[in-house]
Amino acid sequence: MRGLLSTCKSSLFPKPLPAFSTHFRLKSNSASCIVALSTGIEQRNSKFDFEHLFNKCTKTGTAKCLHALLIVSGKVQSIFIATRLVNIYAYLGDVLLSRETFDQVPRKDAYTWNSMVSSYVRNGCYREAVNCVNEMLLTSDVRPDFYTFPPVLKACRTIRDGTRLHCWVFKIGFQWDVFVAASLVHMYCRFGSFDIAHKLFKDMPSRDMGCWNAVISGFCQNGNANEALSVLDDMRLEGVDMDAVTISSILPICAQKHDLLHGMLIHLYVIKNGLEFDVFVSNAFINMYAKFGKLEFSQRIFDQMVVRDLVSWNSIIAAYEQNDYPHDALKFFYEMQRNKFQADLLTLVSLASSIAQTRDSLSGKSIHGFSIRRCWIMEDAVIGNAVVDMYAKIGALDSARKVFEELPCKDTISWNTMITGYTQNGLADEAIEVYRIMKDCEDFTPYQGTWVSILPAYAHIGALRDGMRTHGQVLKVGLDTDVFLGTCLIDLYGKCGRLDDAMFMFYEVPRASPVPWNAIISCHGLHGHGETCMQLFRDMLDEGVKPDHVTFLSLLTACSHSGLVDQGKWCFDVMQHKYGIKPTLKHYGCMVDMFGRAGRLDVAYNFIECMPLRPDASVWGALLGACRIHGNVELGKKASDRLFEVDSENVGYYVLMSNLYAKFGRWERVDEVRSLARDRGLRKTPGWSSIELHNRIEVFYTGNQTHPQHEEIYKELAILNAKMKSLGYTPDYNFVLQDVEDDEKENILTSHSERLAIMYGILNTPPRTPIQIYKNLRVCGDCHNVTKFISKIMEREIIVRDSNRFHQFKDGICSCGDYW
DNA sequence: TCTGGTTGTG
Repeated sequence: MRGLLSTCKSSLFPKPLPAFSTHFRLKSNSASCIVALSTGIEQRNSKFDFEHLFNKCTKTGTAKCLHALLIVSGKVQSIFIATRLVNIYAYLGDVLLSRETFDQVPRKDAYTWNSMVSSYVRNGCYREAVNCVNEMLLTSDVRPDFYTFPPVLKACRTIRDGTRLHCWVFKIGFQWDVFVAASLVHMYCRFGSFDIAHKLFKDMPSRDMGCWNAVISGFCQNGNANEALSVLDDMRLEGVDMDAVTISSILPICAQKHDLLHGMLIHLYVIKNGLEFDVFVSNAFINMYAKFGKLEFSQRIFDQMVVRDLVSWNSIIAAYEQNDYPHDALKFFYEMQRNKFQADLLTLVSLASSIAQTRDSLSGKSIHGFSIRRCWIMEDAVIGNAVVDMYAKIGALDSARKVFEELPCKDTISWNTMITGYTQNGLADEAIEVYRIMKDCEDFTPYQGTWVSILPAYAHIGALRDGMRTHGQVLKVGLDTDVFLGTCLIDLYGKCGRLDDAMFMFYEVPRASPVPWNAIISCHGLHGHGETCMQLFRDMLDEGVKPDHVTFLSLLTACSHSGLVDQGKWCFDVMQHKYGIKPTLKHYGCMVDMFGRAGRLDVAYNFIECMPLRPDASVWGALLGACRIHGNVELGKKASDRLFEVDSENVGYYVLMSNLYAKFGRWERVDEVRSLARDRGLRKTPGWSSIELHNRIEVFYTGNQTHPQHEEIYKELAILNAKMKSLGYTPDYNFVLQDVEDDEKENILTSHSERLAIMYGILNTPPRTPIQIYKNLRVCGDCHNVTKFISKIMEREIIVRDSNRFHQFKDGICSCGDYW
């Protein structure tokens, strides 16, 4: 074969191309293919005969063989055959070889030029396609024909540059060719230039199915659902029936408009008209039903498909992933591989999101590696963003940040993903830092999604002023009724102690979905207003809003914090029997917490024993927390033993257990628990409190002695201590976890971070100004008591938000009624 | 050799 090639001296290839010598290391089956091809060439003469041979070239190597044989036999001199080779290389994805072959054709005709243009378009080289047409129009004397413009207009809509070509079309007089006109209309729809599209469409002398579909799909793909539906109505009024193309265009609109009924009616139409075997239609139905959460329908359609393509597999994988069944999504991925389908970029995006849900870090790394090997992460922001999100959800924030930093094509969503990643892992400072960097970048402007990412970070650390500034920006662009932003703002104001503002926001946003209801219920729960939560729940039902599992989580938490045990039990019952929501471990945790706080430790314990799910750390942790409050060492020991079986890494639980022992002065046990934690390499999270003053957030750690005002703060606290004692305060040493003398215990209590922050606030604000602080852990019982005294003595309203809830102190009384 | 169709991240 090499000999054959080296003797080849055709006008197409004056000397053998290097590609030939490298690619002609043939395998034995390829060799037999060559023999078959060469025999075929000898026997064939008409261009129809050659089509059969061309169709056999499904691999680049085989195409090159055929190419070489055509050169040798001299048949490549035919323009038709040479041009057909341009097409074959295009079909095989080798646009460079396609161009090389094109350049070698001595007398190009319109078919040759059109084939080259199509080759570029087929391979995504849109700019090159437009340049190629310009080259044809300006440098050759070949006149474009009806085939020239449709593919290049397809390229134009992607690079958003089609006016010049439209002028050419007009000049040459192809404006009213059905294909060309449809392509133009579709292009203008995609540009959002609806007026031009409408005018062109209206002026068309004749409209075929393709024209109607071009305009409908153009509107659909531009996200303009109403226009698309209105054209669809016109089409049906003119007595034109929908075909498979119309249906696969319109189905995504049904999902977008939350119109399941319309989607199902179309399904009936499809069955009636025998269109259900169209792969595009089936795929579109899988996607639509998945978006409505109707997985069983998606699955049924997938099962009934006779022919499935890659999109079908991607769709069913995404369907399970989007409906929170990551393991099923992965199952379908393996199934897809068994069916010999190669994963593409979109498969990987769904897989990354599935792995994010399963939190399997090993699989996460392999997904990341795969996307690097295929260079997808270098070329596409979506897969990069999915990987950043995946690492963040797994909790590997360093990896997430590294991938984010190295993303060559970042978009706004990349930034939002990184910010959300930090926020959801409780790293508000890092989130705010990334947000700041983003604002400094000229290429990116924060908008809805970014604010949705950053507002929870502000809420988390109680940065009300920054949050309000963001609210201002939201108002400025008129997004204040956006349900996502509105919910974030409800959460922000609620968590910053501004319940009135939270309620104001709540009444501003659309309330048809349970999400804003959940936010406002949860805010009231945080403040211990359990009865208000129950009232809001009744209002929600009156307005016909269907509660979801988060609604019940918020309600149960609220009941737990307010001691509303009976209402909590009612909610738990209604959730399952009226709304068919299966309780998750979180719901069980809330119930245990509720019984436990109310002192019904035995009920809580029995409740755990009867759970149908295996209790996790949060469930046992709730029981342990209750044992700590009510001083039940025996049950506490039982809970902590079970707790450390399921989670031995969370330092908070060791602290809880050692607190419980310390309360009873069982110091040897305290040491035991502490050394256990130490042996496992765990460190107690240092307690800190923050306060926002004059646009600055000051952070105080327990025992802080480095603050510029620390001497003054401690001096004032000592004076205050004396005043409190005269009003009946006795320090509760139960909250001191060290076995030291009483004097020292008192000093330890006085240096708790929340007191330092409160005193700093008092010293630096005018009298009667309310003080608001945030504490990263739970406020201890003694500090709670002391804050009541401070609010009375200093005549200040003091709002303390800790990791658990809100405490509002006024005139020596706490809003929680000391139930917390 | 051509148009109009389905799947993606926060």
